Amino acid sequence: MPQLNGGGGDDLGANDEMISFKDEGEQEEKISENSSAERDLADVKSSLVNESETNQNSSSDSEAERRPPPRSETFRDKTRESLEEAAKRQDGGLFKSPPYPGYPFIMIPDLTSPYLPNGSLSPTARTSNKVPVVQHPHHVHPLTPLITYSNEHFTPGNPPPHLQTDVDPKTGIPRPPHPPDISPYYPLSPGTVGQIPHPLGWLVPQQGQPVYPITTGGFRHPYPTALTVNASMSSLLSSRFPPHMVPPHHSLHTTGIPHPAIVTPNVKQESSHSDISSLNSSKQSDAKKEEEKKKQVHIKKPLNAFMLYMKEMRAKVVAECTLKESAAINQILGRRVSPDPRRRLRRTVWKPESWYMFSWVTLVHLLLTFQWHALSREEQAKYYELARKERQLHMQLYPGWSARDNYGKRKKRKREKQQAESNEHREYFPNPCLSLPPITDANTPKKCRALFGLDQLSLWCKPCRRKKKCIRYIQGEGSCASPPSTDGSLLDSPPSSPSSVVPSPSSKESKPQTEQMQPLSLTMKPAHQPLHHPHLLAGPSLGQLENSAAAGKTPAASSHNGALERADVSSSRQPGSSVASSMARPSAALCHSRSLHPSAAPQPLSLVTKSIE
DNA sequence: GACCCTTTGAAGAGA
DNA sequence: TCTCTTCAAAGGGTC
Repeated sequence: MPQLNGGGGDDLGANDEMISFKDEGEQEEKISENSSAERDLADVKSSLVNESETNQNSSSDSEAERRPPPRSETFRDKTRESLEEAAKRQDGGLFKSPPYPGYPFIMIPDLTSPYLPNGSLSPTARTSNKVPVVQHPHHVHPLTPLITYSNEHFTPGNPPPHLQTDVDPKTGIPRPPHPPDISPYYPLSPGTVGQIPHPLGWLVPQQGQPVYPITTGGFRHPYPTALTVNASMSSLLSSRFPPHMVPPHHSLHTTGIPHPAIVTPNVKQESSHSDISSLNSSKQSDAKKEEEKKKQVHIKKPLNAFMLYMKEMRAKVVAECTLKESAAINQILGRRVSPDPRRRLRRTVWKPESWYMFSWVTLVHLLLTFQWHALSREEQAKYYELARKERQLHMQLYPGWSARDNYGKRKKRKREKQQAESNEHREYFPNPCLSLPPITDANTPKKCRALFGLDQLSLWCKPCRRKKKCIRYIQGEGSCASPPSTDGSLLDSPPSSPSSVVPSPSSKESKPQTEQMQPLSLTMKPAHQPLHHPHLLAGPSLGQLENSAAAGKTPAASSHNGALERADVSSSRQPGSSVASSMARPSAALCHSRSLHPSAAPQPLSLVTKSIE
């Protein structure tokens, strides 16, 4: 494992205390060894669903009665302990701090750094670039002293008014507040602004208002339900289905009532404003349009628990930082800390675009605060219950509807199939160069055009599609081509884990690439103003990467590629910065030399997406 | 403008 | 029964 010299005091920041943010793969390695814990988690989750199914109309009190004795630990606790154990095995005791759920290795920055917005640097403090921040979860909240750290994206010292600090009594970890009766983040159409009904208004028949108004938009219509929900539930439902459209819960209509899930290709979630404007048009034309729309009606799938959670929390995450990319936000919200290996193997493939830049404080805070898997049992149960009700209502409204009806309405992702095929090939023709696609025939390299033909253009590597030099052909010539980024090509598969270079004592066998460390990682953002603080980064096994590179273990270390040059533009030739690059993109560091630009120093204070391409 | 990314969960299809 | 695939939301990014 990482050649972390915890007390060496070398120029790589050996004094730095690292937190081992285990990636899924290694977590799963641990998990596989502790299958009982995994099963326990799975049982907990399934029991949540079961509870939701069985307790559909029960009050919270009765739920509490039927619920098994309170578990001594929440998901967060289990996650943390799981990661902690994995880290112990992995680092052989080098790591003194238990890991946090999330991501491979986070270097604790020197909070006194002058490069930090709130840093007040003392000269002596510089000798130790990082301070141990993460403590045992049972102790003081590790972020407590750091929470005042702020940057342009994250201002924990000034929690937004919507997010009150709610400290988990068990872990001392701030928890997001329970959904308010009215979430300020639920999208309100312009026409509905200022018309926010009482959150429980839908439970009470509203006089003078059509119970099932039919708007021209064809959705945002009443969502009949006989189910009882609490205030949080009602707020969630209201988010999806405006309260004034949610009928009294004793009024169950099952026929002919449009559902919010109904979407026509041309109109989406129209507001009441559009309703008003539609009144200006003639009735006849409206009738014709509606008929046309009915023909194009698209009944969407009901949202599952996680989708409901995401829908609610996304806005809060956005409020916490300036990150707006849904992909990144979704990672924060949903990345598994203790994933089911089978699920992750087939679906979690980290793209190079996933290397978002986070300040580590921001990342840790967001993970601890918003991660789905860090929710307590009760909190998750709430969303499972809501999702169950959604499905129930959906079934009542559209008895004949099948999820299959929507198949094919989105373009099928051929890339996944290509990826799978590529992986199969890789087993037979492993490519030594990072995660390059398989050399289908190493002895007779062919360009994509010759290999796949014009009719299979989608299988071509990206350079070929752009009429540039074929990377596969380059491979055939024996060089290690630069990865052309995504599109089912080179970097789609997670890069090699550092453990593949320096085998971990606990790693008994090579793991598939998808199980290797390639998480959401802390890296740096190129900035005009140099920020020579190498320890604001997080990433995998920096010392390991550095050592392997120094030992000449890096394959194809001399090959350059523009993508990596751009990706590493945040690096400098300073050891720390090059480390940063390695940490940020371990696989790249393993296979490619760094193009270092002294003028392009990292700026770790923003969340951006790196486009490798 | 279509599609991708990214997440979990539900559901359908096929082996 | 198990595995795989697709689709739900979301908005910036890519082509």
